[in-house]
Amino acid sequence: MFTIIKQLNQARTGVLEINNRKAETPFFMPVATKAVGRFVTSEEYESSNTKAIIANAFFLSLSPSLEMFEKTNGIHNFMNYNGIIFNDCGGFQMLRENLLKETTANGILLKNPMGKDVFMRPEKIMHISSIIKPDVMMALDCVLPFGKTKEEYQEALIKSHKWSKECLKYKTKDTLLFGITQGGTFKELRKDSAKAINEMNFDGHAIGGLGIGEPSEKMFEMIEASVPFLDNNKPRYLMGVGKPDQILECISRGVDIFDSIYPQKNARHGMLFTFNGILDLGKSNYKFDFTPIEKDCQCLTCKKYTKAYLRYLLKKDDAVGKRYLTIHNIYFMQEFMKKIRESIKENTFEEFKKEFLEKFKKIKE
RNA sequence: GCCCUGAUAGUGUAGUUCGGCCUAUCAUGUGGCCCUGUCGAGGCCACGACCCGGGUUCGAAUCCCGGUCAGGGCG
Repeated sequence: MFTIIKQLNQARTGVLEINNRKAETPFFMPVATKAVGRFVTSEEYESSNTKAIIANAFFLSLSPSLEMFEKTNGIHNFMNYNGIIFNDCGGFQMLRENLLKETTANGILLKNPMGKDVFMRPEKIMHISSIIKPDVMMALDCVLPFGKTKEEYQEALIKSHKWSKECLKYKTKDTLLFGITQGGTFKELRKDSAKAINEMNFDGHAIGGLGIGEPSEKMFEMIEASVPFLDNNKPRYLMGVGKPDQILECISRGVDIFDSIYPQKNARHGMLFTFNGILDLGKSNYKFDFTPIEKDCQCLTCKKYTKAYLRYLLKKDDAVGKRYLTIHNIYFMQEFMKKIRESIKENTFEEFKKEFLEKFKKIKE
């Protein structure tokens, strides 16, 4: 299931294998909340070397119904994507003020933008999971925004741990179940949570509730407070983090898996990632720049289109432009992760990290 | 030559009827900041204009006169 191939200090590279699907770690998962990436197809995910994506149980359960997953025997066939599919539990939607109605001891009441409110509780999300049949299901957690008091995080932890334990009761054979640690921005709570979740014997461990507005340094501290208590032989997943510089820092602190909408959302808004820095395609000096976003990039976008054309599409606010820009950033992320894995294998991770961080700032010209 | 119509940021415009709520609207543009387990094809900030001259008035983008320019009509 999870095999570590090589470890350099805390950074490691390995393989996550489930249901005959494989992904080398560390890997980055683009998001496909509703069984589709915004503006990109399953095929484009596959052709950009994306070996894993993450969907969302809450949104998938809404409308029209779960029947389509029953009829196709699961999400892979339904969306015709054959990589690993994670399924998020809906806990993160607690952060959306317009979705959260209330939290009780037993679960979360979420507003359904299209109908009746939905009460997300462990048994329910596990039932949804048994129909969607992802490769990895995330246990239900209780997420609070950044900036709450220690007491509030503590209280949320009790719920998180209770719900996590309950999810384990409904675990199915073909789906791995990952538990999510919480604890806000308090080291002691992070440690308590990591210990508690680790003891429950999940297939993998996630660190949640980060990347929601706290300073990067705080995030790193929280990871350092959690990782020592999470079984070294199980995959560690930092939920929601997608800034390349943060990913590097977190890998060197022992994280294996990431997901985020960040590269996709930024792409749509004209911020393109390259190995020389972040390029802001909205700037007027690209108006007549008939070269690709990144010279040696092998993505569909860079092979076929120029900055001038893509900028034009961006300014037109055209969906086709958003699609091509998204494809580039996804491809970049996969290349980035590949280089990281290679550098760990070749003992050059620290050098790669240093060199990358020096270059990875906004391109000014 | 005469008559009519119009002139507001780089661009396109709102406001002009009936002067004051205009330190002038909106969009776009340009520049900056932001986006982290996606309800949302996004958010915030800055820059930037009343064609020129005179008059009436407490007060003019707005009314009057002259000029310039543009479009249309008549010779």
